[in-house]
Amino acid sequence: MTSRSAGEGGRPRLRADAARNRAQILAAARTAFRELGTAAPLDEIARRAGVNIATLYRRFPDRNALVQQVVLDGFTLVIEAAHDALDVAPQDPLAAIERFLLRLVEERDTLVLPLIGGPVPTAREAVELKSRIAPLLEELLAHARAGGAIRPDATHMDLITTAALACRPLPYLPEEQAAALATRHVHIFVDGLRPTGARRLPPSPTLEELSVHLQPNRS
Amino acid sequence: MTSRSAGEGGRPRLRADAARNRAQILAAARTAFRELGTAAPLDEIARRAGVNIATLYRRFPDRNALVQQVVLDGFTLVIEAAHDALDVAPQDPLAAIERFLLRLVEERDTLVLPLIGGPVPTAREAVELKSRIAPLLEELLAHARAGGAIRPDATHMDLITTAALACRPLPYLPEEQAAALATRHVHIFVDGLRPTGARRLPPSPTLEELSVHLQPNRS
Amino acid sequence: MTSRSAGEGGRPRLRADAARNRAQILAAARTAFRELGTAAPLDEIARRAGVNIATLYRRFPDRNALVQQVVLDGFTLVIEAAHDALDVAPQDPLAAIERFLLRLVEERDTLVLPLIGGPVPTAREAVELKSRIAPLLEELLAHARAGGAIRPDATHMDLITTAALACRPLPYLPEEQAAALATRHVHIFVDGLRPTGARRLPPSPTLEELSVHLQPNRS
Amino acid sequence: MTSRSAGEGGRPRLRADAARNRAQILAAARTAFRELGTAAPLDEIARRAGVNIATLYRRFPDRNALVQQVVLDGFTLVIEAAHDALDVAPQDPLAAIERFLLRLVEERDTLVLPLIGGPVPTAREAVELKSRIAPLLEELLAHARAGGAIRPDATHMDLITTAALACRPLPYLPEEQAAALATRHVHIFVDGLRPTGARRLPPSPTLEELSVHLQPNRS
DNA sequence: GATGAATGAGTTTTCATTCAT
DNA sequence: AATGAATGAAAACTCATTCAT
Repeated sequence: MTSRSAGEGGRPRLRADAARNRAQILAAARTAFRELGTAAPLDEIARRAGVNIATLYRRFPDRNALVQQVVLDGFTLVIEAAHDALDVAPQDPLAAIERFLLRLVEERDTLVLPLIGGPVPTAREAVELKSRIAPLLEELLAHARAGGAIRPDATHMDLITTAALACRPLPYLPEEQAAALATRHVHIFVDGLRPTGARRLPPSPTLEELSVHLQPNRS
Repeated sequence: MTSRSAGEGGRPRLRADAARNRAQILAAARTAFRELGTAAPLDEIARRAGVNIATLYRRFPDRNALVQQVVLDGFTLVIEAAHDALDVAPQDPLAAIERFLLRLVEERDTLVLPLIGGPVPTAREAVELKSRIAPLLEELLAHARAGGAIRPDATHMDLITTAALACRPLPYLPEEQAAALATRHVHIFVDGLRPTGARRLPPSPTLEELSVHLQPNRS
Repeated sequence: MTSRSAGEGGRPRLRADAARNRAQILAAARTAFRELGTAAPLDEIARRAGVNIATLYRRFPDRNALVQQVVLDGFTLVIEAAHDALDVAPQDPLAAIERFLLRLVEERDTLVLPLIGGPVPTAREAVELKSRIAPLLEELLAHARAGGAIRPDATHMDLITTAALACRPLPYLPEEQAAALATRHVHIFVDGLRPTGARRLPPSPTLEELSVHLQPNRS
Repeated sequence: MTSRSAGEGGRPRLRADAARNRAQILAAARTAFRELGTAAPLDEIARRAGVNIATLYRRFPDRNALVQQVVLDGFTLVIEAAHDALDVAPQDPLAAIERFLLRLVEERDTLVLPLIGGPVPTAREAVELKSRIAPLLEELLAHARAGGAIRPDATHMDLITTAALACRPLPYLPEEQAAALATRHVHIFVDGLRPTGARRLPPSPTLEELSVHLQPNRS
């Protein structure tokens, strides 16, 4: 998930052990964020990763750097899943949508932080990735609409919402059971996307229209 | 939500000012839990409630006592919503189910901690309330199944999962927008519950079968 | 121990229940001081006494008032024991000394705070009582010296030291066993007081010469 | 007192500065425990040691760890003193006993927590050390009994009791004066150990027979 | 006279962060 | 590049004290 190719990102290639440490830190961070939220103690993350806290700081200068990388890895996954779905969309567009959602549910431990309602991406790379998501999903929906496989009022936001909700960690439930429940939920939801007999939906904002708070809201 | 009648619970009735403080603490805790998770600083909760931290400790001897009361209030709400839905189930059982889910989305600020995947209820009272939920929801589904208004393979777990997911806080999103998205999501989901053309669902555990961890899982 | 006669002390006689509370508070304080030191939490003392903390404050305006009363009760006991010993001193002066020491060991739960090395008495009453102790003990020793029953270099300070040490609480030992060990210790010590074959003692200060610190020493 | 040799204890050798801090913390703890009891504020101990409170916590994860090390250092001292005394026991066994007791009185600031009646040793190392004490003292007494230098009914418990009592801190008395009084007390006690004219002692438990409470007793 | 309640000021404990090795 | 160590600052929790009932 965390591409570390030297040329592109501009960061120097890491020594092998350093790269391993970095990957372990990110894995530990994802687990910790899922269980304890993004405020999870950094030394706890270091401990789970089996590295010293100072090593974590060397790789990620502050908590936000770590959070942003997790966000970015999540976006990368979503885009990959969307591309995969698009590949099969021509054959069965509704199945493609379901495939997209279930792929995310399967890899929900990478999607710890929700697409919406999660930390706002600030890293240039993450912002760029995020902006690609809505068009991809609209493309996916276009296939389905064209074939009349889907109710016309469903939007990319509904897919994003569903991905965000179905992948939310349920910290006190074993991963396996949480995934099973989320899978059933997605099944029913996708059935609800079919056009037959569907009731009118209330209006939906687009991803861009969503106002996001830089701080968790204090409503 | 938090009924403090003297006779039943066994706790002595609180003085009026103390009862007010207690309610404010719980309200502040719900908000803080939604924004920051159940690890939210207790002194922040006290500050929001406008009481001294020691007052919070007098009412709730530790963080878990507070969490448990929030859990319990959530269960109480779910049961109320289920009863309300049952009242209208004879007329339109599918509408009753939607009414149940939307009522919870509306009062999502009381349902901060999810029915499943949230802190395990340990207080006797909470355990008892929780055990009443599944039967009520099955009763609700029975109405719908009897009228053929619903696919036969949907279970109370699907309603619980949906309630849990649709009410999860999306901390960086304004409440209003989060509620709008959740509402759309519930609409589509409920449409997916209709029997026509529904595909087979994978098997579902019951609420009782769910294994829960006393600690957030370390999968 | 705590005489509450109205006339003498100047304090108004207490209502019966108040007097009972006062006695319970003092008993609880002695136990708590023995186990936890004089810094024992006042609300813990109140709890053990079965009264509300505010009731404790009504009787004893601050911690020192409580400590001073315990000190005073200790002095009262020492004086009583000395008088008792003097009564039998003419017959067997060494036995009288031993009787004095063993009486204190027996009532060590009243002598929680040591004669020396304990909180400095500040209440007028306590200061006055304390000043009576050395003369009484010297009188006791005089009997013994006169009969040649005791080494001539032993002083009242040796008795006070022994009383102080032998009554020190040993918090992790059951009272009974602590008393048994202290009793043996006193036996041997008193045997050491006999004149035959005794070696020279290093010089001793008098009770008055002892410099005491108002704060526990920071040597 | 606190030997930190790497090989034996199993703990990795500390960096030089860390070892210095550790020693200062222990010294400060002993002083504080003597003056304020084992409930002395840990931040006060850190302040006296000249280190940050978090440094104290890094070395000693909780109060008990600190208490246990002080207990252990006390046992180490007692064993050293007993060995020293055994060295000279053949020449003058009674003098050797006195030397043992006076050595402890001299180093009473290391023996802050009493051998008996103090916190129960739980650390494996401390338990082991403690079990060596009684045999050493019996050996010491054996010399004296063999030479008829001592009453036959005195046991190792009497030495332990005396060491425990004579070293108890007398917080409101300057160290020097407390030591002077304790020294005299030991003198007389040792004279009481001589066989001539000694009266019968009441029975004594052994160190092993002593029942100890894991909590300070609530008699 | 007694108590439930509240609070300000500690004390304990944890955490983020930096530094020296 | 990695780690042991240290620390300031925050958060958890306790305690002494006062007030209103």
